[in-house]
Amino acid sequence: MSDASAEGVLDGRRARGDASRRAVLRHATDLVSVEGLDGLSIGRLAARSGYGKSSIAGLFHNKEGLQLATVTAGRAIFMDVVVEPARQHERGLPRLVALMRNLLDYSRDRVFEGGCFFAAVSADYDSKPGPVREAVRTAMHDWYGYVEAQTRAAVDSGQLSLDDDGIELLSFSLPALYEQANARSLLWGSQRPYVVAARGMRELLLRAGAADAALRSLES
Amino acid sequence: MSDASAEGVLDGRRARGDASRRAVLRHATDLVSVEGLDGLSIGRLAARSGYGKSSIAGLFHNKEGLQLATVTAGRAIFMDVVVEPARQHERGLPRLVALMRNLLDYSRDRVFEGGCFFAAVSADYDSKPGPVREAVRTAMHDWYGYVEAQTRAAVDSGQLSLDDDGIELLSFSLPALYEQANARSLLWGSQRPYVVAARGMRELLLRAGAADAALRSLES
DNA sequence: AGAATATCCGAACGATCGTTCGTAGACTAG
DNA sequence: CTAGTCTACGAACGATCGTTCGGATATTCT
Repeated sequence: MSDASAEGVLDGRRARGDASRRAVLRHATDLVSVEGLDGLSIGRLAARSGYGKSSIAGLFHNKEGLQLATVTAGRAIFMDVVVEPARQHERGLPRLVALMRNLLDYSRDRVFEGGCFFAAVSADYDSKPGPVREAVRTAMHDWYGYVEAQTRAAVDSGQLSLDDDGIELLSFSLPALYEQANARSLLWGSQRPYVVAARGMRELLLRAGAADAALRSLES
Repeated sequence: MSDASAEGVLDGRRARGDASRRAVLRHATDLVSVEGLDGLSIGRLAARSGYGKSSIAGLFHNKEGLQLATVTAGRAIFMDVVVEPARQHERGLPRLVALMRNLLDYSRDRVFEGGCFFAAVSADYDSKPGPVREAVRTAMHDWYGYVEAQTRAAVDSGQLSLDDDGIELLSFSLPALYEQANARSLLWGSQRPYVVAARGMRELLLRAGAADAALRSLES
């Protein structure tokens, strides 16, 4: 049929296409983190990746398809670098702390050229309805939901002591500190914001009843 | 001479031009808050404002001039709505609290169509050097500096008790909570983030030693 | 009065955008 | 082998971008 995404892995044609898509998206995510999601232009992406303009348009059908694929690709990298390594820690406070630590490192290390991928992406598409906006919304919703789930798990297991409002506030404040650090670091070209944000996270968690030993990795 | 910005106020030609510039910039700031600073296009601005494309180009010499003027105009409105009213309160904690209250109201009331003007502007131009980036940087630097100055004044007058690190952290965290509220409200179309942010600000100030009565205006 | 300055507009420019078309090559299925 | 599918490319399209030019109008200066 025309659409066969559930094909076997052994199709030389699609394999070649997937390889090209991956190669293009590697450049696309970097470009988006700098230029924003609608600053992404097929022409510049073609020049940067070495492919022809029409090749890229064909691989993703149109620009919207490219944007959706780029969001998915950025999200996958974010998962690999930030979320997945944290899953090796115990659910609850340890995982929450690891998440925040990975998050700060991920921004500081400039995994994407222009800093946090989702900070660059969510700013552009807070307006303009459509599938792309929805994809960004879903990604952000899942991420914030995951942070809140870990906070709640930490409370349930007695590692933090908070009521429902406290859980909501803490899982609102931690990403707030992170995103402020990301933004200020990019604007001033300084690494100090990460230190301040880490200290802020540490104090918030301490005041929520976290054991000092559990916050060791948020130091320095 | 060619550039005479220090002219008297009585020149019908420049007066007419200034009126036009103001009219155009009123639309430009709204458009920028939605589309971002490089999403601003002279063509759409012309269509929205009723002026001809070449008229706008002439009034601001070129696009960069338009962008710089738009940043200045947005900053002026921000001053009028957020900063200036807070100056009626006593320097230090009262002014800091008024500042945060005005800030949340300013975003919630959508003074600009696309939410906070500087949130929309700083995201786009964290990369790409040039005069526009510098103008944005200066504006953000001044704003953050003002918040920190009021925090320090609150400490100096005994309304808050913080060391230097505490001052840095508090004046980092308050805007962080605000910007997170602005971003989440725009993304979900909800007003709840403002409530959460206000509660967060209140708790941070309380823990810094603020009198409960001084935080009355951060409720609800 | 005349020369100079500042808006304003329509028309046109080169550049870039997203998209489509035709064609050629690599691979699979019947 | 043949027919069909997918990838890749160059060329061209209409649209929009920022900018420039010529000319019309209004105001100020000498």
